[in-house]
Amino acid sequence: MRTNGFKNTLLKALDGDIIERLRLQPVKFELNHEIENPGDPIDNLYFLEEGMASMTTTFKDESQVEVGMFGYESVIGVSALMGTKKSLNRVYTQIAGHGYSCRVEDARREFRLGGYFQFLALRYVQAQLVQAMQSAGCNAKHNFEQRLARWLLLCADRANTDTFKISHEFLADMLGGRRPTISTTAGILKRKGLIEYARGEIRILDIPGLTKTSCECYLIIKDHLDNYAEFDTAITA
Amino acid sequence: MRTNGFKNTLLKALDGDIIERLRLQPVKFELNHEIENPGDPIDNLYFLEEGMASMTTTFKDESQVEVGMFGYESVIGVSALMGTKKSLNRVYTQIAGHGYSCRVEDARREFRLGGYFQFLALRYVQAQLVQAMQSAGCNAKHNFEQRLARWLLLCADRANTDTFKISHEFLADMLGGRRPTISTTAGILKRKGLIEYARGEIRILDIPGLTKTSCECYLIIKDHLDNYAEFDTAITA
DNA sequence: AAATCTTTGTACGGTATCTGACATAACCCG
DNA sequence: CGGGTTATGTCAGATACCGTACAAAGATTT
Repeated sequence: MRTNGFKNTLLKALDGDIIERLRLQPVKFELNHEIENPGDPIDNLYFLEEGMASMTTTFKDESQVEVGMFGYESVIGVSALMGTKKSLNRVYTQIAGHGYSCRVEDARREFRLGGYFQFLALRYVQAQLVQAMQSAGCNAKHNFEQRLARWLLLCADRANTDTFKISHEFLADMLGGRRPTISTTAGILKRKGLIEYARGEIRILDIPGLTKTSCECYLIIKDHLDNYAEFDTAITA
Repeated sequence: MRTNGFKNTLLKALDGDIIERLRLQPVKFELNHEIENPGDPIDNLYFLEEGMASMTTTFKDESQVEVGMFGYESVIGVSALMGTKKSLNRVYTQIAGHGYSCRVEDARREFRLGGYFQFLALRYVQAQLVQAMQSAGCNAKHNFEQRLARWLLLCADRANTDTFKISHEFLADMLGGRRPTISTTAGILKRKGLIEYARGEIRILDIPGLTKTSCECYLIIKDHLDNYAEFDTAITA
């Protein structure tokens, strides 16, 4: 296993010459930093190394719901490689962190070469598609306890930590529910000893327990986000 | 506007030499024909010309929910171009029709050329992603009346008809609800004069009315599925 | 230390949807 | 024509979640 020091799933898998051509710039992501906003031109791709960002869709009544989560496995703005010029959804930092930016022209040039970068970028888009589809089904069929457990686990995985700062208010937005509903649901998970929290600081205590409480959607999404860069799940050239 | 006789959005936009290289075969799709099944290798792509197919995700309790809809704009199996070898979800015909099949090797070869076929295929994947994300949000926030209206409109658009055969039982599966709930909700739309139906035969009577009853998600998804092949929304090379 | 803001707990009536059951009517088949 | 199947209508009790409101406690500012 070759290693080049990157934590980002995609960057980690790339050779030095490709990395060089991408002309990456280190970036810090503050809490609540808006990475993309609907209508804005996409000028940069971002490869997260640490932290977590959410993509949300905003409805006419101002309410929003999460439709995608980004962590160390992510490439934010890949849709620019799919022929999209302008951002369609809001993307913003939920857990501060850092990563790398890449000019979209550099990424497009590398993508057009049709090599390993293209291969991985497409695999990642596919993983994002699975995430969105599974979420669509999940949101239609599973209750808040299952979905909250799923969200907390995915978040912990993406951010690679068992403790993070998210208020019930934010969680309600992510899951498309009301704050009091989240408070009661989180209270249930707390009483079961699966998590603990206070004033926005959440700690996951029992991952296997939470996984059992959550629906199958967690493992399906996790599997795709964790393994999209693996050879055995892919067409080996 | 050049025209080559195809009704499929993607095929319609391709030049004769590309069409030739894809070595298309005409295919008929019977009602309830299983086009893909989870775990099956993807051997062919399918370009629908008429009819409608649904992609569903099946949960552990055997229930299923629709996560994608395919009509004359569709390429079924594009994920094979994204590096996926095996089908992840069930895809089956809801409205009988016909189209063209294409061996996956031929499609991959053409895709690797990096020309207009690749461009359109990627644009279509992006449209599918938008559909899945918007559905995820919609399923979390909107009620059955809105979502049923959305589904009926999208279905009518995909299949290019205002009359089609779908039972309440099937609709319940698509939307992730129960059959009696659909019956009451459909009854409301009927009493409002927006649709009429009997024993699985549904007819849409008032598209603007249904659109108003539905949520904004309908037009967002429709817009992307209708226009992914347009130049102005894309990066023009 | 007081005032203010943020976060969480909780309660309560209202609504949407579930669950399961039963009835009816249309259609299909022999 | 009669019996079985499929599609729909409907109902009633249970549950999940909404919508709103208010209180309490920790954090932050003055």
